Amino acid sequence: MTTAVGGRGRAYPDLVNAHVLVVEDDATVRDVVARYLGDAGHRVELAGDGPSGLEAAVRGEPDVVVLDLMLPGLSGLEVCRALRARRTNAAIVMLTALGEEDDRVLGLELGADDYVTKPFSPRELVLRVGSVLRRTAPVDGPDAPLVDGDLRVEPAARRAFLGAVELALTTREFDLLAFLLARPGRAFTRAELLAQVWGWDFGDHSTVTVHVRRLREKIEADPTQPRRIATIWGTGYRYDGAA
Amino acid sequence: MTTAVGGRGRAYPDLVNAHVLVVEDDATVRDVVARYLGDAGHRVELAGDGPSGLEAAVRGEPDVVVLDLMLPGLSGLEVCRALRARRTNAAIVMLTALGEEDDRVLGLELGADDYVTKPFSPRELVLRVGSVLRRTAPVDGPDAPLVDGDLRVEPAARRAFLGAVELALTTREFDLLAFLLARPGRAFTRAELLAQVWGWDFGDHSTVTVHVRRLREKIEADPTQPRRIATIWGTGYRYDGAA
DNA sequence: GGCCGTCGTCACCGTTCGGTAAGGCGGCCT
DNA sequence: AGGCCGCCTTACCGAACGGTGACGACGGCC
Repeated sequence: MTTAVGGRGRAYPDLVNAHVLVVEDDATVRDVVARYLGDAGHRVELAGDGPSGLEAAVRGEPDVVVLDLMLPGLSGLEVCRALRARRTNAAIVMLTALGEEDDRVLGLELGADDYVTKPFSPRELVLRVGSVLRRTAPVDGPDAPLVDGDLRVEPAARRAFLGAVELALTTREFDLLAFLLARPGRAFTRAELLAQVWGWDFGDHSTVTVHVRRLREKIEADPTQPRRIATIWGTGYRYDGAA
Repeated sequence: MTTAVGGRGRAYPDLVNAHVLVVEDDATVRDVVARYLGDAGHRVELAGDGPSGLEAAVRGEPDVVVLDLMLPGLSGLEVCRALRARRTNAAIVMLTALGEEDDRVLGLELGADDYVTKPFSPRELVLRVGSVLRRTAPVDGPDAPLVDGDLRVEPAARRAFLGAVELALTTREFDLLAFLLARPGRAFTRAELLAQVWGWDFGDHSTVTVHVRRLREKIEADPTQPRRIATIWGTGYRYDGAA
């Protein structure tokens, strides 16, 4: 999917800056959704009815279409069917009202990828869009390469590179880096890291500390001034992108 | 399958008309999936339970098996194990429910190539099938010669050459080399190799170690400094091309 | 029936890895 | 400004891992 829109067809590990088309007739809902999606880092396009939504979807080749079911001119289901008939690659997230169960099932059969039931929180919609992007991302599978700036981690090969040189990471270091890099911008406590990376439910938190330090020594230009793995005082660590 | 809309893009290489076997007990899911895969250009075969799925997989030699984990008669994991034990070279995509994390990991170790978490959209599954085909299907036939530098393996003839001289490889050594050489740059655990090359899901990991060692003795200029089959500490092995 | 080749297992050894402990530093709060 | 707590840093040691050589079982072939 995602025939590269515009310039770079980002293989989004970061899952931002996707092109999202919102087709919704209620202007208030539309604007709120647009703002939230925009804040989440996506490029947003808007349409207020079925025909113009379809037109925009075909022309703009968005990554995701957020599609209201009840639309003037052309129902969401019809837009959905039309998009799939044209072999559009965009993922589709439907907005359904309570009690539209039948339409929801029909929508999924017609090729929608997910749905959100009204009334919904904008935040939930953003999450769904992110989830759909992740699931249908062009480079997918359990082993998609993780890239951040000049740092590149290849889970399938179990290799990591900083620029052109390969890093000599130990098993733990590699797993830790891959874990953090796959979830940039999110903070983890040491206990969470022990649980997720080590698979332990108990254990000395300093273990994490030491491993983070060893990692920093290998991936940070200046380990005393870490730019990638940030310390969150009193909490834990967070991977900050090159941004 | 969704051959590149409008020329460029090529979301997928033209891996259409693959033979896909769907093993799933829920008739509704099965039919929807079948229709989508069919629309995507694949030849679809269906099975509703474990035993008949296994039978169909062995008889029909599909390119991809889409395998539900929860099956009547024989679980997806057991089917997976049986397929690998028979050295089937079909790719396997598991359908797992949320919360079946353990089974998923086990499945990947047993030789599954990818998984999709329920609930999933049919479109997503089609993407995964395409992705798996791209990753696993050798561009040429399964019997195409495998070449890396001055090393040449001919699966059809079951012969291997280093430069001009033919190597005297045993059956296991040949299978192991052919397997790795067909998937250069990808890391495998010993368990995965046991599953994929030996067709076991138990057994001593040192078996792999020893065979790798024997192989190295025949294909590496200096077995103590292997350049082709790299050791990944704490993990397994990886074939590194001459590049 | 004997011989040879292959394969799986095992024990040994050198190396690497990873968790822990201890001391010093620096930020945070009062 | 001072004290305290949390983080960084270093060193160390036990455990785990992979490489190596050897052995014995099995099966095919002469």
